[in-house]
Amino acid sequence: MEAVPRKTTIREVAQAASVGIGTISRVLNSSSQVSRETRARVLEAIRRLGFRPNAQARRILKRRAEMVCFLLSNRDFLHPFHARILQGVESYASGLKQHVLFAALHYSPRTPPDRIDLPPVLQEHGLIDGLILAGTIYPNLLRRIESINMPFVAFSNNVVGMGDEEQFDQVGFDDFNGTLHATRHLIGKGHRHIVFAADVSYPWLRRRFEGYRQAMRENKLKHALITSRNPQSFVDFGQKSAGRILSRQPRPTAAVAGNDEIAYGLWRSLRRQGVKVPDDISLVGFDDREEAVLMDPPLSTVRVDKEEIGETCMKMLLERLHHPRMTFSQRILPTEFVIRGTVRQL
Amino acid sequence: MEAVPRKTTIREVAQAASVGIGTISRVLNSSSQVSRETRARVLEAIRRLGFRPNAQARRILKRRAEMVCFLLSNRDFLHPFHARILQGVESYASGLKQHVLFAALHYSPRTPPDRIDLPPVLQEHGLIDGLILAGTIYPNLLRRIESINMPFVAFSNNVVGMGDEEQFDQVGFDDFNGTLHATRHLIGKGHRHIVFAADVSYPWLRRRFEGYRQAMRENKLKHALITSRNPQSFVDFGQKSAGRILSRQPRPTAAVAGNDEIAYGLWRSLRRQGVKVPDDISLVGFDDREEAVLMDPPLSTVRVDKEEIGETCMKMLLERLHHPRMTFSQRILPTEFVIRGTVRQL
DNA sequence: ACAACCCCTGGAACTGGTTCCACACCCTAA
DNA sequence: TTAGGGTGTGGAACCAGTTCCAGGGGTTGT
Repeated sequence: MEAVPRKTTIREVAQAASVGIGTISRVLNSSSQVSRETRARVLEAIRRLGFRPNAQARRILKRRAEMVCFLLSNRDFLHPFHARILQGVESYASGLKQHVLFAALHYSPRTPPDRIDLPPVLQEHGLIDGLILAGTIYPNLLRRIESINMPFVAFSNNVVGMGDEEQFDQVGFDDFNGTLHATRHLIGKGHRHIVFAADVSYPWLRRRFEGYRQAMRENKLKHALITSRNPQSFVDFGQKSAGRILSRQPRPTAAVAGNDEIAYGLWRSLRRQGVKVPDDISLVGFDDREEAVLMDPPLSTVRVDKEEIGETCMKMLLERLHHPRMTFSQRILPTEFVIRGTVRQL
Repeated sequence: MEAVPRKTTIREVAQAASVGIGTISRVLNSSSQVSRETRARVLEAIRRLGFRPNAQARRILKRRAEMVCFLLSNRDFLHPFHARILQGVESYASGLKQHVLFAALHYSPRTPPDRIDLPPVLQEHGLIDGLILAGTIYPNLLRRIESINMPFVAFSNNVVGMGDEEQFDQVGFDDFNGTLHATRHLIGKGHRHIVFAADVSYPWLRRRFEGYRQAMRENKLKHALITSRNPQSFVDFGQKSAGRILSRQPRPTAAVAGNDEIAYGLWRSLRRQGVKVPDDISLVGFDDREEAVLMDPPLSTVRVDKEEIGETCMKMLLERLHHPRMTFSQRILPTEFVIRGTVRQL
């Protein structure tokens, strides 16, 4: 590897400005104790030499990397949903001169904590100050992260198999109230036979189901859960659910899908069978993905502000870094029901 | 800010293992010259003390950050397309123990280079070794990057307004041959009246148009370019183009869309007007976005391997870092036409 | 006139690794 | 027996910043 050309150092700048090295450092950190003329002379020398301070050297003394890692686990692709969270993290971070590292991790839920092979960033130390966990999070991963004493905040909606006694910083959004409001909206439009389609073995879909059930119960309506066997994907799950919905007696007038992908699969399969949305059956989704507006008619769904999730994660992580002993906190961000074109007044 | 607890250092490990600090360093860097017993003693001490070397300290000596930045410019959101490129970069990088920083930048094409406000990562020095540029790239940005002597590789498909004399490392995919093959496929299926829909003021769409035109010319067919006024988005562009296509005499039997979003807009608008794809009109797209398979019927399109682009960018950047004086290189990755359901045999 | 104080400033010491030189030690060959 | 070579090891010097302490010089108070 060729030698990297040496860059200007603080000592050269000190020489050029005829001051001591301490003074340069004081100017750089804008600590007050520098006279106006000296500061001007130093700044001029910095400009003339094109000096840019070496970040590593500062970090080693400050014991702060000013960098956090966004760790996406068990996703074979950076979905728009998580991509937006990442952008929320980055935009908030860069405003505070913090940097964001992106890393991916694949592990099995059953791999014991000490066997989980962490990405290179987490093997060294001093590289990052903290971690934002996104993607599917199983207890073993948390154990592993805790074992290296790395402060972290988790995006909690995709946390799986965690007991209530688990304590860590987390940010999530309100699954329960999301479907609660969506379902109330349907009921308000005169719907009585409403089904819910999702695989409720996922904790977050289970919470959405509970929100739906709550709305049904408070209106003394019967709830019905639609599932399907061996789906290839959420879209496929939706497609396979369509038949099951149509075969119910009496035929439901509306369906609440566990997420937008299921809603999409449902919509597509219904349309193929000549069932019109929303004329024959109303449909609502959850997540407000990019594709929701592209559907025809555009999907009424529960909006989640993904940038805000990212921003909140970053904010919480910084608080944790400033106050390591602070008690753990949990933030649930509100959701919003977005009315588009897939719900009909009965 | 609370003090960060001091971590174990190499000197403490040396003490614990009763060896010199140099030996610890040699063990860490697995440079051969250490006897088996000493190495074992050192490793044991490392394990016992839970020692993890400080990354910053090494970097300062090595003059290598082992970190690159993926800079996304002028995108208000990390699109799946670029998200995949990022993942390609990350997966290749992490295999080589390199880290990837994510940063976003917004600038106007007309902002003079010295006025472009670079993200924090690029203001310090020593933080990253190089840069991967994605998003829309105007000459002024390149000028700015060059002014801070930061090695970079650009994802070149979205480069705008660059003269041929511009020299820099770039990775892109083959717009021209992509549509050339797609159009040939249509012609092979018996189509003669084929239109191309896109705003060719974008250089990459212009190249795709040229590919289409080449295929038409070599078959002595007349080409036709469809554009639309003041589109809100590519999807909208497609929607607005549908009418213009249908009003042509004779009516085209196939359309090549500049990208999948235009294809989607076209498809949606055609379907609303009762024109069936592919029965009444065949359609091909470009990019193979996630949504392409979700369309009904799934869209035949030109596939671009986004992960491979990311991987190649990273590979090329590392070469540049190893050989700073190497002449600039340009890689054009091949595309592949994916046959799905939107092309009909005439 | 001298002490007390504040404002600036210089530079040694430090951070936690890597590098390199000196040297101890052992083995082999002359 | 001694020179020569290779292997293994210790630790000083170094990297490029920050921190902190010691002082210089001016101003004010007595």
